[in-house]
Amino acid sequence: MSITNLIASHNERFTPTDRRIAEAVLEDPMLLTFGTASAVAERVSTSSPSIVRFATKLGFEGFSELQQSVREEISKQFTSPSHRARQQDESVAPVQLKIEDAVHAAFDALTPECIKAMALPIVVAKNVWILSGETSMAGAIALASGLSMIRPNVRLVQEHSASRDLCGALAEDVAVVFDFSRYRRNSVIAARTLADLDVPIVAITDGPLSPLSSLTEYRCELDVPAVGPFDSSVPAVIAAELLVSQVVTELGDEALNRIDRLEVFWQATDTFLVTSPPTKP
Amino acid sequence: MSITNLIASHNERFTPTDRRIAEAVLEDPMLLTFGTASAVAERVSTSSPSIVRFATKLGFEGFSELQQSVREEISKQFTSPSHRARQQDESVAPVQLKIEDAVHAAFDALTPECIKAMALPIVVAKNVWILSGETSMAGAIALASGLSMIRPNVRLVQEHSASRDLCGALAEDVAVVFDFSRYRRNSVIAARTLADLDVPIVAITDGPLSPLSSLTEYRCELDVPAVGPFDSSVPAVIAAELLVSQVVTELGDEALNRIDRLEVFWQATDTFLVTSPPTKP
DNA sequence: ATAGTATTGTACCATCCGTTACAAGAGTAG
DNA sequence: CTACTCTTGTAACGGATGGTACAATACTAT
Repeated sequence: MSITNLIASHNERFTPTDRRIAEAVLEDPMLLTFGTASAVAERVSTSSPSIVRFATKLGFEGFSELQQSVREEISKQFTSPSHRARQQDESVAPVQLKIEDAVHAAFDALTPECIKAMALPIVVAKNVWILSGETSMAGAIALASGLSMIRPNVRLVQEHSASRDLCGALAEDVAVVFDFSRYRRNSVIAARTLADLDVPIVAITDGPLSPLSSLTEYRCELDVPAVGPFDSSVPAVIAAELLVSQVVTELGDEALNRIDRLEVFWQATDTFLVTSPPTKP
Repeated sequence: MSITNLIASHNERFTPTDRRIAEAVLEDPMLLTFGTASAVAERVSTSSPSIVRFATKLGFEGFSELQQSVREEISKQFTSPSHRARQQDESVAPVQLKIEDAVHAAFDALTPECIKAMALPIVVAKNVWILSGETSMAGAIALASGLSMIRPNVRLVQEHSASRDLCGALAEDVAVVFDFSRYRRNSVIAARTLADLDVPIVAITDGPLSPLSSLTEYRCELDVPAVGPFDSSVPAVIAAELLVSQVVTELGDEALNRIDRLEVFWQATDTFLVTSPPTKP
């Protein structure tokens, strides 16, 4: 059993110090492999006995035995051919390259100006309506989730209730539409209808040929790579997150206050499990 | 200069014992890396001072310094580039770099073995229940969307109806849980309850310290970068998409048939706007 | 408020390590 | 054979390490 799994299986019996030790050890495995117990202790600002106790809690006789276990683990990885294979084997990763390329391309397309332009109508809108096709649903969710934390009146429009929801949309609002390549009829028609009603449209889509592109100048054009038989929604998610980030910047205190109030609710309703202490020094 | 080269360049000034030491050290590098001077001495049937002299002859101050040199050599090979980048780049890196780093790190973590291991219970499961926290919702959506196209009985569990949905979960099913850093109480407790009911758990989370990690060995550990005030869901989405891709591979024709039937429905209901020519060869 | 528990740090000890000083031995030239 | 050098092992030392006992502290529940 690897040291990582071992830590995972014991992490519920950890004291706060144990947790700090675990974090440090996982972050820098060499510390445990080569260092002394005192060195680990100093790294996490605690005493060596705590390190020893940590080791015993993991089922070892003491620190030495834990260290030996880690060393054996490393030894095996080092003598086995799989490590060397992983080291220099860039061939079995076409998907990785495609996605990383797409991510890079997305940032090329999402220039600060582009993001600012798209953020503008969202900042001033009374209501934000978010529409999405299938492959870009993850992006829509990311946007809806992020935006609704920093401003009111953000609605993710579900397909089955689109008309009911959207019939209230006005020119002071904004509609953010995600859709790619095989454009979903519903999304596009809804967007077109909204545009006809003078509702500003922000389009996250895939090129000038998209039916969404003709509806608005607030848009970005992304390439979507294929992962297996389906299209990746990673670029859409990135666009959504950058957009949220920009809107936060422009809303300023208004957004921050809302986050604060949200935090109060989270605390009051005990939404989160453990508020682990921030690891920043 | 590597230790091998160092030995080669000094091999003319070696005494017979030095030569034996050199042979042993080259044959089993771990001996020098982890062992003590006495251990090396015993291995070559000599005394520890000879080991020290060997080290000094190589230009080091003593055995300790030689060993440290070897350890540093190993450390460099072992620390992944993304990890190293993170190590020395704790400043306010631009969002692009942070996300690109995170994407790279995600692929480091999501090894083929890891993906295969996580896909396995999903392939054989009767029902797939997908749970998620807030920041990882986009990943959950991506998974739910992708999986439901290639196999039946995939349900995204909404928070307000979690208990109602999950009370039907059985040991033949699988629960895929997304959650990160500030773990949502609901998700974690639901996952724990399912685990107690012997429902296999697949966890997409952020490290061995996650409360989800102790529930299952089918899991991956991702780093989530911050974008503005919130955490990015890009790594979670990548994990979801790779997972879908792997399940497609393992289901084989079963998945492809379902995609075909889905396509028939799409055609019949005129779901898409322009039937652009399919890009599949 | 208080008793009890859990957690963490301090002080100390036995051990082992690397190093060094020194002596014993091997080989060699005269 | 002798004197010299080179090589190697033994013995001892200073230092640092991991481990343990114990006390102080924080926290919890009654």
